[in-house]
Amino acid sequence: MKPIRPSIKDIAAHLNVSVTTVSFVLNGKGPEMRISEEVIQKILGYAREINYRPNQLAQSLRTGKTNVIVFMVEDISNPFFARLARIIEVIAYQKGYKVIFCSNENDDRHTGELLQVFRDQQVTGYIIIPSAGAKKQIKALLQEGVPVILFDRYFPELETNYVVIDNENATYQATKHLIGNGYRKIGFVTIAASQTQMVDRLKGYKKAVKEAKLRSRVLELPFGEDASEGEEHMRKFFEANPDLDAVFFATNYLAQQGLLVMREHFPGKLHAWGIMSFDDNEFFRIHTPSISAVAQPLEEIGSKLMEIMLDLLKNEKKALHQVVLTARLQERDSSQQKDVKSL
Amino acid sequence: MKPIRPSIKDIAAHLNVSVTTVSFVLNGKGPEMRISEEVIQKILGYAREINYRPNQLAQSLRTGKTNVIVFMVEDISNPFFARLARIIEVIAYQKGYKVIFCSNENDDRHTGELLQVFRDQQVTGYIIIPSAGAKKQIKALLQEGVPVILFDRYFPELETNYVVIDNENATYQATKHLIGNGYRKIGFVTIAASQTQMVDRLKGYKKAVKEAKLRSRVLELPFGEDASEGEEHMRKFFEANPDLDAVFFATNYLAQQGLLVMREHFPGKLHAWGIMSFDDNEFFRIHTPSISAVAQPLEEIGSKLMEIMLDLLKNEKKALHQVVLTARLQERDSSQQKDVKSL
DNA sequence: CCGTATTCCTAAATCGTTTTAGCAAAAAAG
DNA sequence: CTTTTTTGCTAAAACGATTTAGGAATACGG
Repeated sequence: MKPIRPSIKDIAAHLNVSVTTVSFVLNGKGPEMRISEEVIQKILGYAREINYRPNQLAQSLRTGKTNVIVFMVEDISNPFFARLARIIEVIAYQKGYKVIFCSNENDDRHTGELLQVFRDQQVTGYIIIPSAGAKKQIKALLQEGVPVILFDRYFPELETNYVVIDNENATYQATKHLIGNGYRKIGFVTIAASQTQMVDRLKGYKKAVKEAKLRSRVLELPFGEDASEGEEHMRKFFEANPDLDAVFFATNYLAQQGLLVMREHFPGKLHAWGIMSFDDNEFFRIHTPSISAVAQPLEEIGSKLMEIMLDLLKNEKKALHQVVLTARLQERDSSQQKDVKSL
Repeated sequence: MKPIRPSIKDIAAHLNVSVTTVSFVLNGKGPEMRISEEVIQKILGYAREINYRPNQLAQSLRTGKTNVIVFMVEDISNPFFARLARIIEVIAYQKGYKVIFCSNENDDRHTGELLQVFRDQQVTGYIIIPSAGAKKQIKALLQEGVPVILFDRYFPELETNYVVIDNENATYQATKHLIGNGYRKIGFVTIAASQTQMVDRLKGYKKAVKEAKLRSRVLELPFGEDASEGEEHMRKFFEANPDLDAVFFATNYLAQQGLLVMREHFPGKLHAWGIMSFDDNEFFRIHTPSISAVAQPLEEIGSKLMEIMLDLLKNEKKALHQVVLTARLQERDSSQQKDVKSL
């Protein structure tokens, strides 16, 4: 019925050589082990002929390496992560690695549980967006000597590899862009989190606002709220600050919620306000007005992550890679000249 | 340095029993194998004490079961698939399965390559959106006796498990909804594909249009076009059909492209036309006007898929599961009364 | 012609499980 | 008191690879 896959043993038997020899040859150690060219060719030829492919389970069991990379994000259905996942996937498969995606829901316990599972799996490498309190778990992982790369955010106190973007500068520039276009009362909607990326974004906003001698107006949503609660908070915030003329959302889902609130409760402001979001999104182009955004360089992040991962996997002695990429400001309708817009 | 994980052998040694006994007990076969209650408790107790967890590689090598489920879609970064992935992920992890996601780009060769890789991995089950010409590969997979579930579309000639939605009826109803609201010149934008879901959607539209004695106006984009080509085609189509008063996009990315085209080239029509999309999207709510859509029951699809998968995995003798779910029409601004809107 | 190198290859252990076949002791049956 | 059955457990093979340690045959040096 099901065609039994040939094993190294079958090759050995068929060619009257030992399993050892076959293994050496197939792993390219033929010359090193002084297997004669003749035998090498014989083995390679036959292996190709019967389309031999090693049983990776057996290999992994023996070597302890599974060639599985875990890609852990907050929520794989978030378009930002999903697109990144796609990029990672392509590179990984090319290089012969498999990727397991998973969502930690930005929850420490969940992160821990997942990591536990993967440790049992003897996963080869980890690319992780850590939840706020996952420092301990990450530390434990590091101590095992497995390749770990954090991204989007990191723990400054931990000596880890990471790939992040220059959040502070990006928000700073984007805020300046709003200011430069005539907006003066710029609100900043973020979530109360101590994670580097959020802290830095807030910093960038505050810096720009302060430099321009404007008042900072920040709404910090409690961490872990659901969408409707967030929307309610935003509604109140907008209501309590009727003089706002622009708003900066610190993440794409905040922008999503915010736009909905504006649409439903403040339809007039949708076109009057300057709007800026962190993380670009295909729909920001389509929206009317189209929404300006700080666009993270997804391709670059993805390929950098994999480049580092491959390096860590290849080299026994592991270098420390800490990469900060710069984001690009995607200007669209919503952040253009205030005067023009309010016409 | 790294704490060696305890194996079944360690347990055996420590308790002065054989590996066999330990294995039996840990697999719940203690009673069946007449291991005394005393020994059973001793083993279970000690296993818990040292937090023993089996090496899954070894287990898989021995049993041939990897507990890995492949979830193959066109493009994991498509929000529809990404959200589904999230749902599948949750259920699978709960049940002790791992999920590998991958994108076949709706390309047969790519599908084949991926399946090849996974076959080598001895993946336990497959949930697949098959590319158009993947019938052969799917057939091969079926013949191996591995659990396979298709979804979103299927091959009628193949005796497979599948979960799909009633595409024809959904489009039919949605088109009728547009007609009921006063639209008479309804365009249908789809891609030229022979895959069941697209064929059925077109059928539903045609049926509704015919019943209402309206003219059918269909734009079939060539398969495999990129976004900008598609947009160009749509622009021409809209231009060539200036009398259109509504448009139905057969997938979410077509709607996305179409909205962009309308926004850039026919801004007036954005509010005048009736607009309907297949596959709902968070942003359709936010868009102005908000976009009506046929919403696929994601939760239901996801849990149905996993329910079937778990059944296939559990029962040796496999039943055939062919499930057709119904989609829900999400009415929004863009499909409301024509008269009201054109005010 | 003996000892040492070199060449080419292999036996066997190992990774951590599962599972088949069976053994020794105790209990039951005769 | 023997035979059979049952109880309670285990030895060892297997899954399919990698890797260590070493062996036989030939070549070489003196």
